[in-house]
Amino acid sequence: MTTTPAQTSAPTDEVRVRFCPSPTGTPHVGMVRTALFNWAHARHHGGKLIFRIEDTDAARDSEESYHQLLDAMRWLGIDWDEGVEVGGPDGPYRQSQRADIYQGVIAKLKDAGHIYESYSTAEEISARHRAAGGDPQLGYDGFDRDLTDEQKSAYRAEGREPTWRLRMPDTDLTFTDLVRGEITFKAGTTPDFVVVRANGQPLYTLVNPVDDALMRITHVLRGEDILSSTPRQIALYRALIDIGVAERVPEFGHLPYVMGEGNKKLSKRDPQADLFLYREQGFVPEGMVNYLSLLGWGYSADEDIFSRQQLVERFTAEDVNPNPARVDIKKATAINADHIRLLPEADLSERLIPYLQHGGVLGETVTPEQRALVSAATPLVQTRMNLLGEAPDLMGFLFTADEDLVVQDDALKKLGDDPVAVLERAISEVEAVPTESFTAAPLEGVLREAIVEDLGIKPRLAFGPLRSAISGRRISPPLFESMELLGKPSSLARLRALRDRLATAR
RNA sequence: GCCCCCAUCGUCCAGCGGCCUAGGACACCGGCCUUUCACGCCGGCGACACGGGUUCGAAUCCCGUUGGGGGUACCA
Repeated sequence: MTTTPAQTSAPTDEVRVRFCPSPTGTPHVGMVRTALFNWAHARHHGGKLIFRIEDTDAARDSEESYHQLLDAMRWLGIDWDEGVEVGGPDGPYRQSQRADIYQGVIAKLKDAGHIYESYSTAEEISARHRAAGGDPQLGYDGFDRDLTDEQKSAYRAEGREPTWRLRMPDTDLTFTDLVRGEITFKAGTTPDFVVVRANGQPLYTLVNPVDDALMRITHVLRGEDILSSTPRQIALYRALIDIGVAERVPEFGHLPYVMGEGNKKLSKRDPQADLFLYREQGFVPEGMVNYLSLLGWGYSADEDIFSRQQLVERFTAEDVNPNPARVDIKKATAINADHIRLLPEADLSERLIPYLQHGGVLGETVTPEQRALVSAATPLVQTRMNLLGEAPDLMGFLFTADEDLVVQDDALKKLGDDPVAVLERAISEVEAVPTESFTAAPLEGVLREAIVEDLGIKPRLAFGPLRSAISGRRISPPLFESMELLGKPSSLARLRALRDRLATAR
């Protein structure tokens, strides 16, 4: 067959990678890591990322899952050049819409004799192995490879419809894996496999390489779980090259597993696998991208906090480590915390708002005053949180009406010998501070002098009762800054409230 | 069973024949700073699975053992 080079034909040295998930369930971190590495590889080499959806399994695929996939990619900033939503020269990009394309390829494969009809049932195959004294579990034995027309007619007369199998070459199959080096599968260890069901529908085994070929994919970076199906794909590629559908066999790179605790692969049910759970808890995409990159790859010998841009600058598939990686929530959280600290204040305070709303600290509509308070409080909490979801707990007291402030039991303990006296003194000092200079530094100066110097109480005990009164907590953002944000009337009201409560209890 | 992959601190990553008395990060344990908590800083604990080769020299190369994992579908 003669192929007319398409106008859109890409330069032969262009790197073209793809991400091709099945839309089943919620996005899984292992899958997202695969998307990320493909993206980083494409961007590093100035190539293209193609985003295709493998929805050939109507029973398991869902539209909801498809939208979650888009959401996940966008959240993490993994953009694609061709594919669903954006289109491209090789569409459509959902396999459910490509049936005609596959039928055309199947016809050519049949004509060229690369695939043949097979009537053997699983039972018949194992029966033959048993009869030959072999393990009945053994795979397909090539029984139908050279069926005569008479034999085929006889099967059809029984009402049997054939599957179609690819004729595997009787040679070793070797390829150089981008992450693992040279890998050889011995001749005869991969049986002829089914590419078309008896009902005429193509299987993943056919459709995946066909689309990669048609989309001119140059590098296939995918999970280690399909490493063993690579020889089948290479054999199919050769057949596709022969019939003019493929230009070449792409390079393969098999990324290590992402594991949970112990030696279990992260299962879909595992909460650690659910990308959106990380987002709900307050992971920022920068932190997530950073952490995910560390699952099988390293930025440098002594740094592991980096930006998306830095990832792109350094990432190559060849540097990916072949051994499985385990998800470590603590490390992920620590990395996220670093990225939160790296955020400009204004950016962070904007990101905090949805979490404050979710935590009930802010309502559905946020007033300009509330927004201003969030901004002002942001520097107080930036080094104190690991996850954005901690914001309501950390900042809630600033948004609570004085009369609604709950002083936690914990905050009532270890307040020193005479917290009431401390509070009394603090109240009179604070009353004397003019409203216009009600800011952290003067407040600290005045209170320190009165309580620490004058009353001779150690700072630790001197400010404990005030902290409890102001924040309701034993642990809180810095005291004087908090008082400044609350303002004079509110600060005084809270100090008085705790004084009264403790005095009554005495 | 057969085929394939993997093997450095508890975990992740660095190391790709001499720079290694093995480096960084998280976690953990001390300490400093300090109005609490964090941040930051200083220090500590802690690994080349085992056995053979090759080499002047091996965490690095080869073989084997052991231990993990995956595949062996008319799923993807």
